[in-house]
Amino acid sequence: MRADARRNYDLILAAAEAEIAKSGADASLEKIARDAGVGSATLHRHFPTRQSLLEAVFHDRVEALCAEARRLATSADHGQALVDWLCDLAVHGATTRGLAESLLHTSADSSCEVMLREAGNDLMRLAQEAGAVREGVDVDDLLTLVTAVSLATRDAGDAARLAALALEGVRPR
Amino acid sequence: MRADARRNYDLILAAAEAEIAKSGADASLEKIARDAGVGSATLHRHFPTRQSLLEAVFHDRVEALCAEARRLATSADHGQALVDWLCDLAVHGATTRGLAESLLHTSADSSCEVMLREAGNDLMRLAQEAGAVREGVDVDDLLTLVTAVSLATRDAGDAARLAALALEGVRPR
DNA sequence: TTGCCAACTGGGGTGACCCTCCACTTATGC
DNA sequence: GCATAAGTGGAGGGTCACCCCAGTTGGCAA
Repeated sequence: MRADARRNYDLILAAAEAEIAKSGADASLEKIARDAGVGSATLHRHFPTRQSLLEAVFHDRVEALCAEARRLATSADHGQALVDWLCDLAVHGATTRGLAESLLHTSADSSCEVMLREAGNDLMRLAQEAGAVREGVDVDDLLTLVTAVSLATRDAGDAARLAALALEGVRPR
Repeated sequence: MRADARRNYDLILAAAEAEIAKSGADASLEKIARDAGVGSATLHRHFPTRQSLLEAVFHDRVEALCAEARRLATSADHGQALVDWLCDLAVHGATTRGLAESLLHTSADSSCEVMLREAGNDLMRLAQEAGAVREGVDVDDLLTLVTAVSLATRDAGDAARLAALALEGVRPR
């Protein structure tokens, strides 16, 4: 990648971060390009789809969430770790504008999706081995549920409360 | 209302129903006007906001859901009635394109929102009297949760399964 | 039946958006 | 330095929501 291309890529990403934080996942791509000081064609070459831009913007945050999952995996109560991580995910999704929408409209080959599913899977396996998860519940169900809660709330407190309520059914009777 | 205005109103509503069923809540208002055979200004006069058009389109369906709530209120197990109705709501929201989005972005004075909250409240009160609802759970939480599940699923089976899972926490320990 | 007028209409304008093409510029390897 | 491939952005086409306003028409009163 040429140095000027790299510079523009970074400028676009920074502008996108600011604009998406302000206006959410359907922020204007033209405004992002304008703020970055590049033409809209340049934005579209670096990020052919809106989704690809969203992925790039949220990549760091998703990585941090995965790191948190690895940290929680070392805790004693694996059932609690799974629920805690999912609640954390709900809160981040609700308060980080655009993140939840981005995760909802994601496709199976998206890197964010893959990273989160793997992190979730690891915690899930541990929790299942500890007998802390009901039969018939899989990790996709839980991620969908948590994404759903994120979508429907804007407030961290609401997200945490609703996620905890929704995840009550995870534990066996 | 003049006869021609009434006729146009009905034409727009019919076109909107078809188009929203095909393209969801963010269907093109211009296409709806075109299909209805009226100018876009006429559509905007009858329905000043997208939300007002969505409300009109989904009014009948919401009314049917409220009727279902009244029917369920006469059943023996009030706790089960509440959960059944909420699952039903989740399935309708997931399978009726645009309904869930419409309910999410609703304001407090929307007629659909008011109708559903009242219906939910009635079932909730009965369930609470029967001791079938955990402390600290209110009807808004449940409606938000169910709307969230609707948003995140497209398939009736998925919606029902996730709603049932999410509502597991409603019952007292 | 006729004529009036308020209610109603829709074409067209404005500004915003997404996305693509293509003539131009520039960084980089030789 | 220079050739050239990589990179650029302005302009333009198509779509959209929304609004203005000159023209039309339904319904009522005389």
